[in-house]
Amino acid sequence: MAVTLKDVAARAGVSRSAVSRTFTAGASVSGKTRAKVEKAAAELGYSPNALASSLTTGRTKLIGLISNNFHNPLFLEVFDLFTAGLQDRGLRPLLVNLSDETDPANSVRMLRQYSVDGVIVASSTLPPSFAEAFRTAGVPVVHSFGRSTTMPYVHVVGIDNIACGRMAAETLVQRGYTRVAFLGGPEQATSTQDRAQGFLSALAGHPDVATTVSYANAYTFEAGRAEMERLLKARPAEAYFCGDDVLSVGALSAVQDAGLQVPGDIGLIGLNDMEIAGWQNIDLTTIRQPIAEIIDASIDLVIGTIEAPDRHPEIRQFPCRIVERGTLRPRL
Amino acid sequence: MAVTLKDVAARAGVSRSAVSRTFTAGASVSGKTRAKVEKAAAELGYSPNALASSLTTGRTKLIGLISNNFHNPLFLEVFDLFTAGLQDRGLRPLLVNLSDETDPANSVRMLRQYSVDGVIVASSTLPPSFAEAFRTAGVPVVHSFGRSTTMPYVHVVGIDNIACGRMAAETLVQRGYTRVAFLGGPEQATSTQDRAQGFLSALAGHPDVATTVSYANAYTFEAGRAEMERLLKARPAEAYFCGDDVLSVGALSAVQDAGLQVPGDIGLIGLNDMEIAGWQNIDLTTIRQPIAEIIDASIDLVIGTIEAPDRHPEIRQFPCRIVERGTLRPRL
DNA sequence: GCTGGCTTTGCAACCGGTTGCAAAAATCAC
DNA sequence: GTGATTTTTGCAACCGGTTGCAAAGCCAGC
Repeated sequence: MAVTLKDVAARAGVSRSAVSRTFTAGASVSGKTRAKVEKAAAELGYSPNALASSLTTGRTKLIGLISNNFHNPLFLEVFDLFTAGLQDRGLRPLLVNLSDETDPANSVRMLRQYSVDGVIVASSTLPPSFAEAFRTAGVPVVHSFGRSTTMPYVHVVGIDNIACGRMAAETLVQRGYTRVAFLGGPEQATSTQDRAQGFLSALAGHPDVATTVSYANAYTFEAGRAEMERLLKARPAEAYFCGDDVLSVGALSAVQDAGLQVPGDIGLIGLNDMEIAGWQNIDLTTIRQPIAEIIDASIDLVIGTIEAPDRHPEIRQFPCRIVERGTLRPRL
Repeated sequence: MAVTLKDVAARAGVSRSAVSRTFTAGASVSGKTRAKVEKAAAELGYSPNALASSLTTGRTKLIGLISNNFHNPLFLEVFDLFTAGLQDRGLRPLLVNLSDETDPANSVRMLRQYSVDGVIVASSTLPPSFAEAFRTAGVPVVHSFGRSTTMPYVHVVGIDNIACGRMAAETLVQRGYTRVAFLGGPEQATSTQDRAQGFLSALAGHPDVATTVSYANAYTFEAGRAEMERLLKARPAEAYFCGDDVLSVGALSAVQDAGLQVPGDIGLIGLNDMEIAGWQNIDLTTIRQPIAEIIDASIDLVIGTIEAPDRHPEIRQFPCRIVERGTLRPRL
């Protein structure tokens, strides 16, 4: 069925090596044989078997792309950018859905069976140890949207969650809110912890501003809505910094259903700037994560590590900025 | 670095074949050697190289998953289900992002280089010819969310768009609307054409109901909003059947911004039932596509075709149902 | 025409597995 | 214990490529 190197060689009247060489960049072939081979290849519709060649070259150009965020609309954008970015660089994403599984061992084994050249872990909720299991197994790995630790064992690309928390706090203070709150995602998620820490530390400098903290039990619409419904039963804060945009929209929905005005009665600020945050009937003020830059850097880093496996683990953090929309009252 | 068959064989004191056989189901190995091999493999941390074995077996267990819908939130659910479903069956998705590219030739070549066992084209906007190029190249293929033609050349799994159009029309009539409209996606998309056809043909039986048709220029929020803004300038219809949910939310946003009530002044019904359609601050009445069933059937079909390549092309259409929410007035 | 240096070419071994075949070992019936 | 039968095992060839090496071909210079 499939046409192989040997077929082309036979048809072109040259050796198999000659054919192989015409298809590998920088190999020594004369113009004459190259022409013969290319002609034969075209006639036969030959294209080299990437997997077979990977056996000897040790490179598959396959990159494992692992995620457990298949319910956050931001991740549709993330997959778009990752797949497009990898393709542009001649790499292919092998997608791994980790929705249930959390033990890295299985993923490591599976991706090694497929000899991926590298792995990108795209998740803000997986623990650092997940990506580290790949490093330990000798597979180049980058953790995107991960938490930065002081002594990283793997590359981490993302945002400075502490700084984001601080930025949110300062924004709320600037807007004149005096009773503010952090409405986080699951308390055990590392990103949540960092955001809370930044938020609270910035507010420590404003003793006149009352601060409360609570947590939704997942980064979902329903969890955000449920937590906000609960909060509204007592005396709510004037403004909330929510763990992410999806949570924010859930909270927004609860506030609106309670007959309160946003931002008149209650202000909200999210984090991520997913596409639908800009839809006019959502119109969420939020902190933008520069996902294109994060993804670009992640890809560059995984490629760099494939080429230089001993490369030192690196942390790359990208600055975030406020995207002003309609859920926070304007600056005083 | 990597531990191979040979290493395990040496350590276990058996031949390479013995090792190979212990790892292939249904091969003939005695309990004694199997034990020796498994012990050695465990000690060495061996796991077989799937790509190397694919060379002789002709199976990679790789499935190309091609899509151009990286901006429709429904597709996050689609990717989730596809990747999980493929994984459950021991297959791995090789994701191809077709956002710009539309010539199938490149995709065909690329996926053949990686010797994928089969291909799933997940798109409601790609033409049938796209999937057909794979069939012609001898690669098992299924077109999910595709249009069903009378004489299919490839497997197609999806919904009956004509029936959906009809269902939308009948629902609007039942609710007592007398001036209804179809607000489609791009006119050249085959799914749009079918939905329009079903909608109009059902209304042909109701001469008392006035019908109009218009098209947004993409399946996006902005396009839906822009088109609805345009429609609102003249005398709008009482209810709209929108091409899909994203379009619907765009239209909804325009209606609300014009100070009109939904469903009091204008009714809306979408198609897809993406997750966020159920969010209370969107609360879109829509026609549900049973995507889990579609995806399950697609995977089964591609596996079936891998096992029996000459299998006759098949059409599988799944019934849709109305999901009642808040954008259509209740039945009279 | 001969020599020397550089380029091109084919051979053959190898990458990490699988598998048909025949020999060896184990099992069974008597 | 013997012979027949079945199971297990290793050899060697193969899957579709790549690559080190040495032989062959080419060209220039004298």
